[in-house]
Amino acid sequence: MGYSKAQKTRTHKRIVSIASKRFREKGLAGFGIAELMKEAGLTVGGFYKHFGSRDDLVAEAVNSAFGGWQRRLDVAKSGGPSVSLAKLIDDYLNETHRDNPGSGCAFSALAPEIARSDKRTRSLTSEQVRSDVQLIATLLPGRDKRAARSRAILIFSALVGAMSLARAVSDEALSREILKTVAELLKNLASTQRVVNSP
Amino acid sequence: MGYSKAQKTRTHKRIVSIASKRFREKGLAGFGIAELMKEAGLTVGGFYKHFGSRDDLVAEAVNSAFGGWQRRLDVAKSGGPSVSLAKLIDDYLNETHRDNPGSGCAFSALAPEIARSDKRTRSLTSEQVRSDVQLIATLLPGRDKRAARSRAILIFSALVGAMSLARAVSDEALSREILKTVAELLKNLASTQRVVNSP
DNA sequence: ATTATCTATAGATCTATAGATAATGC
DNA sequence: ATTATCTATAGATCTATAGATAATGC
Repeated sequence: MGYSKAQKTRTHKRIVSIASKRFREKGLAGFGIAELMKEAGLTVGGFYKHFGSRDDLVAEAVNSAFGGWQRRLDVAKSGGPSVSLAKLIDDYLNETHRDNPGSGCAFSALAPEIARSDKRTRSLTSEQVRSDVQLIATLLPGRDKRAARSRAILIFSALVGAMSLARAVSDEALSREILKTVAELLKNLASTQRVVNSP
Repeated sequence: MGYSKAQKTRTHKRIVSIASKRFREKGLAGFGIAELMKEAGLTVGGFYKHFGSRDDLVAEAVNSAFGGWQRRLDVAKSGGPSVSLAKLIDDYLNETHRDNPGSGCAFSALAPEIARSDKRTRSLTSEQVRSDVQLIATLLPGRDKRAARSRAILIFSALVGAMSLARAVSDEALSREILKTVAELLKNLASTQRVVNSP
């Protein structure tokens, strides 16, 4: 095993990458440092040369999870507006994403635990929410930017809530119904100029 | 201290009530049995005469949390349809609820952790989701029951997602924006016959 | 006789640190 | 000289159980 700076950087990234995945799968309290380091092929003692504390790892790993999902959004975006928002919704609200939280969206996997985390983690979360809302807003039709932002916030909330619920229920049919229903209604919402008819 | 059956029932309920609140505040792994029993004025040894395991407590306490919120929904419902759905939305998406998860909705406080819990907890969750969707559907206008159910699922998802996100971000203005925006759009959605204009 | 509760503790964690080792990098 | 990693461990948890005590309830 090597000890160069380049090697340390690689090791650091490997630890964060594994933690990022496992946190989404098992929760922020789902495993210990020894277990994590073992999966990275290391031992527990080396951990604190990479991170000041476990909370430091949480902040970095959650942020890394945001980044991974962000890249997927950016890919979806490259298809052009309107069409790609429908694609983004389908890319989010499906059974593959539901059954693989480790490679999925960190909000639907961790939002309530992030809410109980330290300031740094929640600051990074604020930035990511802003960025995701912004991205969805640009994919919405219509010239009214404020209205687009509002709708983007609704769509983002519904995506996160639907995935959280679809994972929490044990009834497979109900879980699928949640995913399909919300995907369909959001796609309608995304493709129209106004949110609702006035009464 | 007494040892009668009536006393044991009271003690049992007290433990569940405290756990139900603290789980929503601190997460399902947020405290130990010793700490819980101490808050109930008891010691750790007595716990296992009430529950077979910690997971048994989780199932019972999460279900109790559902019950508490259900009662609040039923109260909101007593105002009559349409008006009361707007009231329900405002009752959910506000800063008091955001800042007091211990007495609030168990889904927005715990959904991802419930997803990682045992079968029993998730079965109870399925029932509760069904019941909440049903309740929201009855408050929606229109004769088409299937359309009402679909919209109810969207509204429920958006409520849970918006609260989860509003709690996760550290930026107070962004948090408020999420709550207000989603509340407003959902109330529009709830008061109209059709979800969207056709293009 | 049964049992709700208590004290005490076994055994398994978990975070963090100390000190040794072996490599890098000046 | 510095440091990335290792082994080992301190000290604080945590779940669950054993056995004693004191009350209920037949």
